[in-house]
Amino acid sequence: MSLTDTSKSANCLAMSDVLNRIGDKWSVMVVGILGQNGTLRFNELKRMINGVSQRMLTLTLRNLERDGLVTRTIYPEVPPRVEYSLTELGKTLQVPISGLWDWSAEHHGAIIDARAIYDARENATVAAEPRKAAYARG
Amino acid sequence: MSLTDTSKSANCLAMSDVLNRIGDKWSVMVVGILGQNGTLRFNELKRMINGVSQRMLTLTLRNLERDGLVTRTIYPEVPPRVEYSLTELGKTLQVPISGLWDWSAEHHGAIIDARAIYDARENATVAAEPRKAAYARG
DNA sequence: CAGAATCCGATCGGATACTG
DNA sequence: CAGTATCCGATCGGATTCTG
Repeated sequence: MSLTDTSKSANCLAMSDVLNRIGDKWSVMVVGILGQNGTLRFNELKRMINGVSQRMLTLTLRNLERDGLVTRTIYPEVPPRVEYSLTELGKTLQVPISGLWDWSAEHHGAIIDARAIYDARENATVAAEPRKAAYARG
Repeated sequence: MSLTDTSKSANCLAMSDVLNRIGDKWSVMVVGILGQNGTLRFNELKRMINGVSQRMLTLTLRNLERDGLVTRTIYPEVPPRVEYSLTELGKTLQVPISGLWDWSAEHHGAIIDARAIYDARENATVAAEPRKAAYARG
């Protein structure tokens, strides 16, 4: 099944459900990082994922576990040790995620540039024609 | 540059920025749909993307335009006609998005199944050991 | 260490009404 | 048709505190 399949646009209701998880920033991060490193502990993940709070990492991992993408292994030691890794399903997801990741690395600069140009034009327009900003942030 | 590149994990700050746009459900939808259909008008997009509100579609399109991924062409007619299509940059993004899309179509069922199993186990545990739900939704 | 629980401001996003 | 503007409830998500 490819994107040219016209049934896909009708089927985008199902896609929508998947995107609610996949389309989440932290989920993509976790799958990407786990895909690279194999198995990691909670705080290892936390350190590797820039800016994630403990709360969000916990929630993200629970959701990924629930969706069958990540396994959670608890070692009954003290201090506790919990290890996370991708399931087989998660590994298949890691492929398209990796594609997205590579795209980001390659084209991030272009996006930054485009934003600068857009904003410059925007400001110029506003200066010439001082109306209220359209749908301003929010 | 591939995912095995260790500089990537350090570089995930930049990735994070891109994911703020890409990792958005509606953005992925719009790029996917425009990638399939070439050029579409506002209300055509709205009809094809299930569940999007007018407001969110407008905001999504503005952000994609700002990031240089989508072009917006206004035809000064009455009634107004505005057409959207992918830029060259947007077309390159359409490739990984398509990968994600295909993955969703293929594995959505597996995720649904995993959720059912997880929830069943969850409920059983709660029934046997009636404690407060952990981090319940939110 | 790996969370859980709670508080609470910030943002999201749908519904609605209006316009060129 | 293709938006814009505003209201406002719902959700997100960081900060903080507490625990086995």
